Amino acid sequence: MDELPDIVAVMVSVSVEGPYSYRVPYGMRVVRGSIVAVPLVGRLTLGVVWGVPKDNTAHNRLKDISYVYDVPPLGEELLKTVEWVSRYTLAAPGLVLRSVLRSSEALEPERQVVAFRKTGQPPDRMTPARARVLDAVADGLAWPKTALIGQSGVSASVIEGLERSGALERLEVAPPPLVLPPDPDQLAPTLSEEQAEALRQIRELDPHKYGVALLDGVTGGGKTEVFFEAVADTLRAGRQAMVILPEIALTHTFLDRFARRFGTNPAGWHSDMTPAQRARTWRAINNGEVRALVGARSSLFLPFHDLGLIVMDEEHDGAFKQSDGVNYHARDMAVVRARFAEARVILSSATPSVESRNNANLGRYKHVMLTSRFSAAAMPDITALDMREEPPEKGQWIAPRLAREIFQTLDRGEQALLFLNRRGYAPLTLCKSCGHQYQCPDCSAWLVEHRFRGILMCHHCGHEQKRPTACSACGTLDSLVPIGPGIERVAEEAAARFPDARLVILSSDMGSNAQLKDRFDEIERGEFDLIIGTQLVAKGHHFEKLTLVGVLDADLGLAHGDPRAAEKTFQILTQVTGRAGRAAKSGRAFLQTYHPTHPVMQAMVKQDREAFYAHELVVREEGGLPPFGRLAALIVSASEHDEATGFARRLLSAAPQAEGLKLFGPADAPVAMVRGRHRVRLLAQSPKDFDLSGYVRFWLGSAERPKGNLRIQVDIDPMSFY
DNA sequence: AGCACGCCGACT
DNA sequence: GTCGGCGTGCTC
Repeated sequence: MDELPDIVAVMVSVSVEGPYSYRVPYGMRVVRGSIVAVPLVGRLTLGVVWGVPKDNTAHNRLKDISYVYDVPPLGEELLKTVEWVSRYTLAAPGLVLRSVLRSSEALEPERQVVAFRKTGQPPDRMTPARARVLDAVADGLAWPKTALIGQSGVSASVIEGLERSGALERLEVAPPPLVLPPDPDQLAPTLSEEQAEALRQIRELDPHKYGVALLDGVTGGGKTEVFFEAVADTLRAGRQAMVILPEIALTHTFLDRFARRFGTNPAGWHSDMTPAQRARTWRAINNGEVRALVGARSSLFLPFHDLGLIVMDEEHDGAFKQSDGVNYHARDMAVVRARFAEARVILSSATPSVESRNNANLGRYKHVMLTSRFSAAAMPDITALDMREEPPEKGQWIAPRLAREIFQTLDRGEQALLFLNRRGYAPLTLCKSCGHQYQCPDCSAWLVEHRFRGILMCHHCGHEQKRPTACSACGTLDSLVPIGPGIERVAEEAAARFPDARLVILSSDMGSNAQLKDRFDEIERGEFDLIIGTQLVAKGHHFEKLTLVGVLDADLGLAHGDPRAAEKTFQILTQVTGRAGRAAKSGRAFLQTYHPTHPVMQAMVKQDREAFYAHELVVREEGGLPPFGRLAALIVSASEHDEATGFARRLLSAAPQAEGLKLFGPADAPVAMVRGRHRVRLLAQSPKDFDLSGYVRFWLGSAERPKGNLRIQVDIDPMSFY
């Protein structure tokens, strides 16, 4: 590696604009990528050696690097990715680096674990528990304490007692490996002809070169088997592979499938790992022990050194866009990292993003299609139910025709699913006496009634209050009426109309992950007939006996002035209708809509996804919207509305002119107040080939700095206009 | 991200 | 008079 001078640039993991210079003390050896501790305002801070200082001006109080961690330096490709993400999102590079160095324990030398070995000396006394322990250690090997406890089923005190009596000796050993190497040839599946063809196309991408494949296949088409074979190829080529899933899909089911295919569990990376697990995993990735990983989007910042494949499963998923801290889209970042790492990417989805479809159309991505369902079942038959012509009765939300279909389905002993993407009982509560509407005190949002819990709550900030018995504005007793349906209310209606059905409600606020998993298992076993759920039921799970899906408000999501509204609606409708009839039985789905002629509804009914993409691409191109143009949102917020608006106006008038660039605003953001802060939005729209990040950086750099409690949040490629 | 510095309200 | 509230700015 290149010799660095005795003054180097160090990127500290704090929010600063660029690297700082530090002296390398005599005898210390660092290279670009070395992880170091440096003094910063009297404290030690983690940092990474970035290279030769750019500003040659000798700093007058240069400090020494305190020490170098004894771990492999970060790879060039990861450093480049950090720089790219920082440049693109306008987040400080040090903050982006923080996502890489998230586990500081991982940098310390690996802790030895306590183990016990037999001495051959008999214990002072013998008990049944002691006998079991001695039986286990009869092999003469050193047993890690936890393993010994697990093997013999005794408590730690028995082992310690044996140690005191001299029958066992304590020693320290290296911990067992985190994971075993996955075996690419453990259980190669038999692929259908179509899957084999898809794999053949993916194999045209060199595992040692950058390349992207869009694996575009219907739900149940067997995409996972195909990309698992690409993982196997990557392992055979001696490179590392990772599969990124939306957090919610990171279930045991997926890990079990991996384990069956590769003979061992993959390493995992997700939000509810303990710090110790995190540290071990990070270290094992950085030293190359981990060959394959399954994780959430933050896995993209892990210190792999020879990444050969990144799979983004459900690549269209909105959850891949991070919206707090560093604003990046995991799919874009995967592609960028793969480019720097000379790795392949597989973007997998049944409803690809319009961006990815466009890239496939342009030949930037290889378009690999899986058009038939794996089992014999056909795609469900989809009907748009025109709510203007056959509306539900007053106070009900299930249209008569859908209700008849539910009866018939239940009669046949099959399951039906009612989908409504709205938690709670009613999205709005008002007083029928004075008209008072219950609003969140800190957000411009209605309070949603949650009847089970007897509360009104804000879905933006979590504020909750007890549902009052008298109107808090006029004092009238029992005057509050719920307006509109949430799933609790639909469940109430369903229980009244289908009294014999065993009914279950599923939404993210209905219990812990474990409780939800139990519910899913019960549904799988056929213990419920009628399932009422939110978004949660649209993903992943398939239920053998489910043959009817009713979408109670298919238009939800089409309303807002959001450029991706049609796409998101198409994706969720495809997912949820795809739940119907996955086994031998064919399924049916009904979409309750006020816009049956809308292109999204038409594409759904005609099962013509290509028509949807073709239409949506035309709409985007005409509007200069992504992927044909770029957008950047600037949200200016302050505790006073006028302050935010005034600043946004001054910002706008200070905006530099640029060819093809259009600016809009300031306008109140659709959610105009969140957590007590008023939000005003500016929007920049540019042609595709314009460096919009660079423009916004220059703009903000030359404009007035926000003072007081003013904040500017920059969102490049906003996914919604919330 | 921390942490010190600095300028306005209720206390011993 | 002072203790301390947290807004503001800096860190090689």
